[in-house]
Amino acid sequence: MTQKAGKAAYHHGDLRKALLEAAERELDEKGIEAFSLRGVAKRAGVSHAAPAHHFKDTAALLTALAAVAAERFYHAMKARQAMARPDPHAQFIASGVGYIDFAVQNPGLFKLMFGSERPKSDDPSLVEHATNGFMVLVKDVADMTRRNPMEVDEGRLDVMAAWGLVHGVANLLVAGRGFVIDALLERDGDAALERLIDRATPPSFRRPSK
Amino acid sequence: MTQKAGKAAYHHGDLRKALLEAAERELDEKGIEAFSLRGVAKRAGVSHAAPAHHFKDTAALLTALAAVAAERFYHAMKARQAMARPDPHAQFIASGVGYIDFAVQNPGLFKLMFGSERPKSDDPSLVEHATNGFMVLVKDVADMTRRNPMEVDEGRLDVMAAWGLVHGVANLLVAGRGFVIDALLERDGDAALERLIDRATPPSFRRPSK
DNA sequence: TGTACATCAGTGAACGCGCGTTCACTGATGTAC
DNA sequence: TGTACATCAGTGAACGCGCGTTCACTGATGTAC
Repeated sequence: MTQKAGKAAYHHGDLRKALLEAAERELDEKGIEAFSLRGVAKRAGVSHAAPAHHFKDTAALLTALAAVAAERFYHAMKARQAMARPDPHAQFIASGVGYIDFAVQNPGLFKLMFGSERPKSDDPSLVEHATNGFMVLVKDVADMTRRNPMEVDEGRLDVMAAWGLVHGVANLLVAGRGFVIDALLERDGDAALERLIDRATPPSFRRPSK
Repeated sequence: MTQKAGKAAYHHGDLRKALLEAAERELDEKGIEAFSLRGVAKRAGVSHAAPAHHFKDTAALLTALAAVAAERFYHAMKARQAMARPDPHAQFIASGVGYIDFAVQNPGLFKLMFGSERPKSDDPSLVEHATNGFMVLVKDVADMTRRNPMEVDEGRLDVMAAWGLVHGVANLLVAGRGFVIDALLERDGDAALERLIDRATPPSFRRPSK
């Protein structure tokens, strides 16, 4: 565990963590379609057989990375909300901006979470963090509409509308289809995303049912 | 060109078309990540070297398929609109349902168009059909807001909101994240999507600026 | 209609490549005494 | 503190595989006369 600083150690110190970081870079730069375990090992500066000591196989590495991504994704949304006004609509906008911004800042992780079937989607850690993220949006809708949206048809439509909006914008930006608002983002940054979500908010989120 | 029916012909007849159809099946069943040209040839019932006579390489095949997909995608939206009431909001809902339904019915093609970097995105045919599809949404927003949305910031936000909504819902359904409304879709079919888009329509689409 | 011949659209073998994974190994580290 | 030894975490060679692509070939088709 104690690694001599400045000396190339035979043992790495924390190769597991280094492999996850290397895998993230690999995803961002080569994309899921061209992702390879040997490429990850190369980025981490170890032989291509080294990862086997930390991950059973490639799917296990990608699953662990997806779980880390889901956790960071959740915290990115919560961090935005912590800095925003506490009223329900501002909280919704904050988590939405966090959702989209996370995707733009971490395109590889975002595509891994939502666009790939390689991570094992039933991994307990992945499920836990993904559920946390989903519940942020559900709570946003619940607070805006003052009911549990998952209990009624209209509420479910509201959740899907909220999720679809932020997920769609995130996907379009990540996929290089953001030309419609690229200039606005360039000029105004996150404020443009806030205006976008504000403008796109449907009436049912503003006029809560009794 | 004239192929004897019932007899295994040495020449295929229209292998190019058959390869595109086989590639679509390959995409739907194996996904982009596992797509292979040899798999396509096998599905089409020809040797793995045969495609080279019709497509320069794998990217060329995928590009041609993406162009076909974009054209069908456009026509799916237009067909929905032709059956809907002519008022702007009904037209928007119709094209949105067409967008989402196309994705659900053709997940492989949808992912190819929006989630892959393998098709050459500057292919003239692909660009043409993709632009046609985009313009449907722009026209929807233009008709609802009674202005050219691409000329003002707010209009661009409106276009992104409209596109993001339908694109996000489509993506979530295709990615197997549709659990929020799966039961509704099962019960009501496309009508559930109509209600979703109707409910998610922001005020700016209903109260056109002067 | 018949024949010679060019062209087209397939076949199947072969190539080199990068991949994931396995394996025997070895250097580094941690621990018992 | 020193030593023996077990365990851990790397290395590098090797495996078999499926891939895209190339190549010489050949059967089928179309055309000129």
